[in-house]
Amino acid sequence: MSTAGPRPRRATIRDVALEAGVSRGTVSRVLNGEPYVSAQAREAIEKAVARVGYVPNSAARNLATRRSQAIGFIVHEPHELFLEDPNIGAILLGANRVLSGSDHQMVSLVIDSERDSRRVARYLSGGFVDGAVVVSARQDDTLLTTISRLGIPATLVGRPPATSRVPWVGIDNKGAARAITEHLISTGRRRVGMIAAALDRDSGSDRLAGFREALGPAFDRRLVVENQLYEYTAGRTGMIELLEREPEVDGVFAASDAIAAGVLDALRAAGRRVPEDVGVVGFDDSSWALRCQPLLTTVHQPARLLGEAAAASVLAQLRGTATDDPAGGLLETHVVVRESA
Amino acid sequence: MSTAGPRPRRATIRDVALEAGVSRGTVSRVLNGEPYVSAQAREAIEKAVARVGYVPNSAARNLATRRSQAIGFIVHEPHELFLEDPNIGAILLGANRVLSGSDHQMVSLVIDSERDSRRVARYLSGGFVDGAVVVSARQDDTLLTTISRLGIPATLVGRPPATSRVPWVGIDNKGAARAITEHLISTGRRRVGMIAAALDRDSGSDRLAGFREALGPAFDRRLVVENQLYEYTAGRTGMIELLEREPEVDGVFAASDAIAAGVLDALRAAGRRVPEDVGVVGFDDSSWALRCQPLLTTVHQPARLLGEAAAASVLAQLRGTATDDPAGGLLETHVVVRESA
DNA sequence: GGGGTGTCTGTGACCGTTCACAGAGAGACC
DNA sequence: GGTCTCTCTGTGAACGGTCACAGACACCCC
Repeated sequence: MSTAGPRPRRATIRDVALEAGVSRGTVSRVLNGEPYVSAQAREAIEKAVARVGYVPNSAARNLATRRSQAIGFIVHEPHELFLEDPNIGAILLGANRVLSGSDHQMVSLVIDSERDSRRVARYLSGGFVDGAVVVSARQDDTLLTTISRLGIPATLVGRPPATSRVPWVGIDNKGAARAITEHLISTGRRRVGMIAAALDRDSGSDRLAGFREALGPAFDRRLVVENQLYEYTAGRTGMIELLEREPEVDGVFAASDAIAAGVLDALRAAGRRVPEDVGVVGFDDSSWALRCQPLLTTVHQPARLLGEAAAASVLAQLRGTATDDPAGGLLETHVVVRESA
Repeated sequence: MSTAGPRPRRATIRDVALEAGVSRGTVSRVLNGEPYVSAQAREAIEKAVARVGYVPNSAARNLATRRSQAIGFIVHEPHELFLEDPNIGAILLGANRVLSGSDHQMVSLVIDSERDSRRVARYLSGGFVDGAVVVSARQDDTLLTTISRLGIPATLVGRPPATSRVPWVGIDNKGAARAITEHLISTGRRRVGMIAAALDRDSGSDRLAGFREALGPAFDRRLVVENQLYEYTAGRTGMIELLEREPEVDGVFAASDAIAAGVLDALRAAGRRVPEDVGVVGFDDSSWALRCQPLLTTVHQPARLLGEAAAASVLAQLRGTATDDPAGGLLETHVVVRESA
């Protein structure tokens, strides 16, 4: 039985005041870095804080200020993908970095079912978070309407539906997809296909649009295999399907690196050499790209920066210093040429 | 400027009491499921809660009860690995499941530097968490002494140093390593090596010990390549090193699936066929195992269950219902035979 | 000297819960 | 009918901060 005895009572702001010979109010002012405190009082309080080992009680502060000092990090993906997709992880780390730097706690909320969706909505309306970063919202997401109804400061990662006025950060998926496809074509490929995914989201549909634009009249709908998710197995089965539809295919644009990894394995199993027989390009430049054999040519997406930008945007909204430009955060991408095309 | 106007005041316990025609105390009792409330009052209150849309204010509750309703999930690994290692992710999901089921918020704390270590220690002593799940603590971790000094209920994932009295859950790494090595030998391998890792942790050193035990007198220290971390690149470079030391090697035990994936790629690059020329086995049965070509023979480790068991153990300590058996949670593993050996 | 302005400090009320205590009523038992 | 127990309810005082307000003091200017 290690029921940890009666924990020692922690020092409060009153103890500090007593120790420093001032009032609670003055201590509070020092703690919050407010002006109008004499240097003498400030010094005495700082010493007292150290002496009594004072640590602020966040519950009390949150109660008094009616804030939670927490920001929700909402991911609308299956739990499994949350782990498998290094992109989401990188966005999370970036956001966490900015938030912990400004004394906010990040709370991750994964939506994987209708039930989760309600749970998160309740969480948001319960005032447990002061704001939210939303990753990979669907085009028709009810979450977005919930958020704007509650008036919770939020920033999306990825472009929201045109009707929405929620701020967002993102990349130019269409332009980047066009660029990488053009690179693929420039290596002399004639029959180019695509393993697409997540067409219900801006990233998925924009990447397909960019692919289509790059090919122009040569575009052939038959050579596009569609999938639900950006995942390895989708790449594997998708490539098998594509080879069946068009055995002559000599170039493939995979909508993500994870998909590309699956494509490479399927091609190897089918006895095709990469890049000699078939050129393959991906999207993300995540850790998958360097795990592949051959190393993957792909689009570099600054996932960590996206997370940082999104978090910074939420904080700016909280402080009321947000600019009015919702797309202020369109970050740069570039093609990274390695071995696979 | 979307500074979100004055948010509507949320309903409090007083509003519910007024609406139901009872006192605050009675409402509080119903909310906390206490006995000694008449069926009539209970019903009236439940209806009132729904009518006014009441959601409890956790800050106020935490202040009054002097609890935080939060459990720390402490990972002592580099940020990068936190993402790359599907095992940690699975443990996290398991823990999160149990915790959110009992109304606790999970707070992830990643320790990646000395500075982080201090930050986490401050966080723990600040009363921000009621308990902690600690993953992959090092044998000499100062965190463990901090925790036992503060008397915070905690449970480790993985066996702690013998001197520690902290409860833990884990698997029999040594026995499992011996079993998978024996399987490898049973496929007729003569020169068997190991790519080891994380020898400063129980999991790493126990897996090496099990390997050694299985080989008996045939054990050859030269055929063990040591690494810092359980990661893909360690497998790749480690295998290259092993082939240099012993070109005749025909069996490899990789200390994790991620390492095994690196081993497979290095072998492919060296022109060796798996399993014909070399048999390869891993450890974890994580998502890596199914991504490999050929599919990996490995030890199934119930990572998700470990997370659940650890979280449950912390909750039991909080409720004071913990059993006194610190190793009550030794979970089962088994060998999964696929294609690589 | 009177009035204004700017700096600094203390006090009481409040944030929304829980908890201990007191007390009301009902029934059981002698 | 008195006492005892059991069930149920209301009340006031915390919990540990923040915030608005009032007031003290110093200084400057007319």
